[in-house]
Amino acid sequence: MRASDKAYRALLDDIVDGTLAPGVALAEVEQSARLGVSRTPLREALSQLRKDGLIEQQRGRGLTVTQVSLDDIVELYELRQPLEQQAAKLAALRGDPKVFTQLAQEFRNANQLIQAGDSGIRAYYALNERLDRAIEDAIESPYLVAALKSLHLHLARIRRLSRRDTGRLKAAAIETLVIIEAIVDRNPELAASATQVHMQQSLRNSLETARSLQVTKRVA
Amino acid sequence: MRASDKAYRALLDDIVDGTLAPGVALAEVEQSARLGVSRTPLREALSQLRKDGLIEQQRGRGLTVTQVSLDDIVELYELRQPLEQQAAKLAALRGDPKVFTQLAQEFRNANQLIQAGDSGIRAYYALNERLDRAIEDAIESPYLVAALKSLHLHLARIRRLSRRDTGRLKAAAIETLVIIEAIVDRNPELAASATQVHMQQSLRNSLETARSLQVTKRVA
DNA sequence: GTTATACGTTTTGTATACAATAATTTTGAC
DNA sequence: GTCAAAATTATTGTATACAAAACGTATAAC
Repeated sequence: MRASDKAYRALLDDIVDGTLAPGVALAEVEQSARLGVSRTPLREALSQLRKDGLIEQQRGRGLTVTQVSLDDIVELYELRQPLEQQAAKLAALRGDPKVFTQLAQEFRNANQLIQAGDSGIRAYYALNERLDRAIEDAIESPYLVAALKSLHLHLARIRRLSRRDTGRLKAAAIETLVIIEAIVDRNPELAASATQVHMQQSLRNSLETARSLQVTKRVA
Repeated sequence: MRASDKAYRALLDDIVDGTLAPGVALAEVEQSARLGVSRTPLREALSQLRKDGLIEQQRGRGLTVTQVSLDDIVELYELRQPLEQQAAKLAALRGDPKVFTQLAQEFRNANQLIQAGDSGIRAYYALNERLDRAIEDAIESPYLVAALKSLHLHLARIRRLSRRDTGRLKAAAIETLVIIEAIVDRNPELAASATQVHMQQSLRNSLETARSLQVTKRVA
């Protein structure tokens, strides 16, 4: 594996999981020392992360991890809504029903996972990722898939801002199941509507829990 | 201006305008010599372009300019449709009617531009770009804007595959005018529908003219 | 003639040295 | 003490040298 890829992955993980918190400055020598690569591949990694929108040139402080505010949640969903709706539509048109029948079955058992403590929750998140992967495979639309991948990067990051309560997760599982069943039935319109519902509920929950966690609005 | 930015811009322009045709291999020493920068900033530019999806690692031939096929046109519109629809909706919700009233007026006079030969056509394209910019400003949604910018990069590239006939341009101007008027009237639903219409017509035209220009389907 | 392997060549990937720019501190004037 | 300007320091940007990998070719074995 190339050193630049290694650095990119490491930094990406650190940013997504909060090890490198929003606002933290990334000095080149410091990070290259920490990650055990020289400045050249590190810089390549940094320039990628800037394209991803995860770090930005902060006048006076060099590159810093971008902030995530309540406004970001709203703005991210303004992209997420149309993208996921389109993805669901195309998956309903083109997906292999067998694949999604299997996923539907797993989502019907999601409650057990959600109640099974931390490892169960992790398994539930992994299941969601498999669904995302299946949808991406199904739609066969590279431009849309690229946009979705970038979106999911940011979503993973804001997920840390929202309280994970089992009640919401169970409700989300049911909403997701409706989407999957629409895909199995090859019903694009229903898949789109179900996605719309899921988006709306997720956004509402994210905002509420983020607010309760004292996530601030953006500051000028 | 940084050498890496300069290289990025130059390569981007060359790829979008076809100077660097699809399939062309980009060797580092060759390009760094051509652009008058050293390999380090050139590599940074190349890695950005790879993220943009404009070049790709071709097994055996290094980095090459990505192909654009008929399939790409369809796939690009599968992303364009939802993005532009959402953008139109948000612009209708949040745009300054004064700005769009002015643009509407200019689009009403578009026929004169379209008939005025090459420089007129260029002016018409510039007008379209100002509209895109106005919409981006209006929506105030950075994630969506970023996705739109990336989209428009690829659109500019496939535009070269479609014959530019004045008949289609006039029709497109009228379709666009409907969208702008919906924004002025703060009517998001109408803006979305008008966008949908415009997308459908543009796609149809792109495919037809591309086919007539012998643009090939993707090959395995 | 075909395949495999080893050698040479080219090209990419990484480290480091150097240059330029930006930030900070120090010093001096008021 | 405060402000400004200069000098010092740190940090980023670029070039280049070196290492590693990939590619092509030639040669030998079958």
